[in-house]
Amino acid sequence: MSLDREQVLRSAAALLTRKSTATMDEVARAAGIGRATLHRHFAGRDALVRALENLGIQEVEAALDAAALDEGSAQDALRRLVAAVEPSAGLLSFLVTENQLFEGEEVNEGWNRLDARVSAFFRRGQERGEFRIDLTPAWLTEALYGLISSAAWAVQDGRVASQDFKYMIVELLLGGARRSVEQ
Amino acid sequence: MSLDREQVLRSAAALLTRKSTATMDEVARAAGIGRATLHRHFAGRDALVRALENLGIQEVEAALDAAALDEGSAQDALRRLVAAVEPSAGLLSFLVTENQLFEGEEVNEGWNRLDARVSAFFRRGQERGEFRIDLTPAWLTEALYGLISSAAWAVQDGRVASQDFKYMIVELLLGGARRSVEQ
DNA sequence: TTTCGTTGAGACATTGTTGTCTCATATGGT
DNA sequence: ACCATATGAGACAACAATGTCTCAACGAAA
Repeated sequence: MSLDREQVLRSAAALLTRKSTATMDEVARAAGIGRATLHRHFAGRDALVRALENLGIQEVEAALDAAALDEGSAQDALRRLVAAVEPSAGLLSFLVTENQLFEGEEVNEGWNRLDARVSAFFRRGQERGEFRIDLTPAWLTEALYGLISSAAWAVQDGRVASQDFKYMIVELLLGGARRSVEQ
Repeated sequence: MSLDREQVLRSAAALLTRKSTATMDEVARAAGIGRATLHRHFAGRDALVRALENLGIQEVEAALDAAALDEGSAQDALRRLVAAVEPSAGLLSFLVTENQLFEGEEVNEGWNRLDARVSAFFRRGQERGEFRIDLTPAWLTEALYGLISSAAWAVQDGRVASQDFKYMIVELLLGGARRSVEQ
């Protein structure tokens, strides 16, 4: 009987990932429930988005945990991270765009936690001599988000094969486009 | 007397870059004109966005021309391109996001022209042996857009210094984050 | 000064979305 | 079988944004 809140959030995420302006009615129908029921479980659109925000943050944090960023080389850790975060890429992309709308309002502190962890990872990579030090950890973090979003859309629109998602992101982020003499 | 259409578009671009959901009223006030006047010159919000789309496409095409992508090394050409497109980065970011809302609808063919030119540039770079061939031109094009958007937002939010805009994008796109043995 | 065209301000109807409510129905537990 | 609870469908008001219209004021050119 009781509604599967998780499943509703999943389908909402899937829909809003494709069409970020979907109405509550569309979200409800996509979840196979009535609009009234959707409103009973999420006080309003804001509450729904906040719930999705928490879901997304939770997923990315789980990905960060699963990637075990401290083990082995930073490069391998980055590969594990991108692979682990791939299922959440669309949702992450939606949330990043959504967050750009909040002008000065208070943002979910979860984003700060994520930024701090990713940023710290890049900094450690720099300290270990694996990453360049002329690109700031903050920028590398932004770039990672940007590439994940771009790749998610490119895959969705069929411009990039979904199986290449991880490879394209990691290779570009690590090695760049330049054909260079490497180890 | 006659309204400066160009100046209105500029201020609309500046505002919508920061707040993509700004209303017609906000756009009008930002331009220092009345809402009625705004409506007299742009039939509606769609028309305004289309006009901004044309402006953005025109600016990026001008940047592509100015960058003279066929002259010298592909790497230097990319540096020129990013430098030339920097003033349009915010507008470009807004338009890219806006375009993601159009589900299957017909997109402005100008985007196809831009994509084709940028994509062809990366392909030539590959053929000249300057760029890796395991990253498709389509992906490199997407990645360039994504990094430009990310950088534009990062600068706007003060996470990246505006003077580092070009350097951050070009260095990451060309060389990646890995500290490698290079020429 | 007169005239013509443009503007700003505001009123107005329209539209789409949201949020609330009611009521009949269905489901699950007892 | 009974009851409590949750649901779906629909009605409803509230609200925000859009698009249209009118009218008075303004400025430039004759």
